[in-house]
Amino acid sequence: MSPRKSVAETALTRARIVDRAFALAVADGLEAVTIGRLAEDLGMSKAGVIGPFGTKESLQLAVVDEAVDRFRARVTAPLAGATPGAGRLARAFAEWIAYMGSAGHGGCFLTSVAAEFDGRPGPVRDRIREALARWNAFVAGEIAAALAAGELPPTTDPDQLAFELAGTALSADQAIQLWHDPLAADRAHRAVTRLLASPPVTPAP
Amino acid sequence: MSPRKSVAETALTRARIVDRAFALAVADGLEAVTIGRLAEDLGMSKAGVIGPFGTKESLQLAVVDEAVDRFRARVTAPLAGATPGAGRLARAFAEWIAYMGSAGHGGCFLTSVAAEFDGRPGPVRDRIREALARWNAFVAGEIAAALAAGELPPTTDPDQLAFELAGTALSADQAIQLWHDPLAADRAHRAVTRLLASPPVTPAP
DNA sequence: GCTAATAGCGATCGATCGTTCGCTAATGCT
DNA sequence: AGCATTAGCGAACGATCGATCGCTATTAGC
Repeated sequence: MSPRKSVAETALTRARIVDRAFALAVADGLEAVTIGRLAEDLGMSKAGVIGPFGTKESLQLAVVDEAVDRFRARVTAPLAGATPGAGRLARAFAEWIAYMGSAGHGGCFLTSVAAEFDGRPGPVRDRIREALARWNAFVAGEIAAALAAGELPPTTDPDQLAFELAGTALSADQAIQLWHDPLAADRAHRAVTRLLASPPVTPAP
Repeated sequence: MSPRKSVAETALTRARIVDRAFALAVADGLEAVTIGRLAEDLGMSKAGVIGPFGTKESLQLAVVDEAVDRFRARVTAPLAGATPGAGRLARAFAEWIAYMGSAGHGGCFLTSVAAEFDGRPGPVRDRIREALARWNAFVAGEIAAALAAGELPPTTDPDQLAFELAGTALSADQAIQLWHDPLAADRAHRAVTRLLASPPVTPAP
């Protein structure tokens, strides 16, 4: 139908495939994304789908990278200019929670796929772990900045605060994906606000 | 090899299959449990594996039921005699968190399989939703009892408290499954204690 | 306008999926 | 002891999985 479209067009085809694969993965999980199903959905042959990637695992990695890019574009990037600390951390979680509820996304894709692959060693799981580790490092950095700026009491336990903030997001994710709870975002927002206003303290030694 | 073992023996074979399927599902997810793999692991033929169930979906339902039974035996049943309220609720979460960390269980199987099936309509998803709904109802009941007994301040927002308690468990689950964090159980315990000691209040109208 | 390069198709591969058959062989009942 | 019952085997089924071929048809470069 459309052979030899120049290098730019090649990249466009790749993007088209990744985009569709991402949508399918959001709905049914990354492992449920099949070459044949993608080919049918895109009106292509299976060879045309797998061609630009060579391997299904490589396609899966591309989908994970796409998810990371979208997360960053929506959550992290808009806050690049703000000063680190409690304010930026609260805004980051607000963006994340809003992103979970946006159309087509039943919850956070990276969270779901992390649960899906945590028992299957390989490059895909490693890539997901790296992405989540970067997010955790960001949160830890913001907490440290907030402590240094005196926005959090000096008795704050940073790791415990990060643990409970993560739980808030995970609870919102489950409420959205499993129960379609329209109040989930509001509840998560209140929990984050409360956690930053009176964070957990280090236990007495 | 061992035909005609009486009805009791038939049930035993069924239990053997479910037990193995449960172990495989805990490790790799429910969808990764395959008839051929089960047959190989158990030293049986594929027909012998699927025979007692008739259908793979029926086998999946049996695995979900098994998970529910184990959860109940480990978490809910031991507290049947205790009086409802904050104390029993705290103990229930303590049991749950301990169960997550027990050998062979990377986290809570029902939580994982809920995330795995939340986008796939069908009897399996329905069964999981029912189980989680029962747990949520239990938590709500305990919170109501605690409120009635004056163990929680009257300003407590019950749904918000349940939301944040759930988040605590989910965070522990992720910390255990994805990061193998040995401190996860301790962090979750501290979070639960703190939530019950100073629960979120209903927002000013 | 001719030629070299290549994106994507159509066909096919072996493996594995869930499921369905007889059939065998061991058992419970009379 | 003989018979009816049945748990489980071995083999096969159609479908689909990911992957690998030539081959075609279009385009870029000269």
